[in-house]
Amino acid sequence: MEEGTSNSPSDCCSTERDYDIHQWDSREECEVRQILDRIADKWSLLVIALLEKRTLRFTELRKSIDGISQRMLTTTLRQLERDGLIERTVYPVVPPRVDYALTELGCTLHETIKALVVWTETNQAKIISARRSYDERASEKLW
Amino acid sequence: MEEGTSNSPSDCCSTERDYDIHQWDSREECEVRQILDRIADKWSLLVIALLEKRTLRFTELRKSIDGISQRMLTTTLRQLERDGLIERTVYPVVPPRVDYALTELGCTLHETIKALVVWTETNQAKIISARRSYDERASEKLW
DNA sequence: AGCTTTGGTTACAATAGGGAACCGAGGATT
DNA sequence: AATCCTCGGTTCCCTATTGTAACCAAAGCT
Repeated sequence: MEEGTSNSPSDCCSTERDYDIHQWDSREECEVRQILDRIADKWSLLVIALLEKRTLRFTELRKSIDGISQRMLTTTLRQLERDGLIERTVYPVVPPRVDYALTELGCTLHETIKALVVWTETNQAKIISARRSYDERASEKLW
Repeated sequence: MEEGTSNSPSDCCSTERDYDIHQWDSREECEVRQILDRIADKWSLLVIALLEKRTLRFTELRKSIDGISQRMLTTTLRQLERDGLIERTVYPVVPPRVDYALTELGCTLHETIKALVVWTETNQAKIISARRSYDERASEKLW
């Protein structure tokens, strides 16, 4: 028996468009969840953001995303290709040359990713100070 | 010696705002990368999206996000709290009651997250068909 | 007295990710 | 002509993150 689950809604947000929340219920059935999982991967985000500028080769991507391993870059690129977000072009030359470019679908996704990155850049100071004060409060309580 | 890295830029995208890409170079130094990593976590996204509707209790969140473990929900909520995106309110009653709500900062983030979710819902059919054709092509080549 | 409920924590198993070495094909170097 | 180099991977192995399950406290209900 639930004693009052209908609490005061957070009043700083306006619920403009009512996109389905209960859709995320089932892990296997919900395709939106699956696709979000892929997009919400840190490497995918970076790759898409980089490819918006121009077509890049494998090694160019690897240099631009410091910290990514060759294996993870390969995996990420394959997944993005499978999802139709990027296009892989192989030139049968030696040494091999492989170009990666955003597809049209990938470009539309990039628009929203860009918003995310811009948000992060805009609000990073707030987040950093929030972390600092949280850590301070935590260490006070510990005492 | 690079033989022509200045390729034809992907012409389906317009480079409106020139947000820095080389910032992502160094893993430790770049705070934007760190913050993006947190946001681009699948559980965080879902929690923020759910909390936009209204304040929720721990168990309500757990029920809404099918597949999340109690441990991961706790971890995710703590991280979001530390980043100043959600607010945790404990009522000293028995059984315990803990409410989670988006902060104002969290609400601004939600705007862009919503765009991402809407994009996913809009384009899921395209992605699913892209995956299907990719898998078909892959199995052909395997033969 | 014992079971239930909420919101966790802890210990342990599974899985995903990172590091480094290797590979293949041909062109350049010695 | 044997070796080295480049690019774009793949493979193996080990660590780090995630998931699973069990446990906990504290009061209420039966």
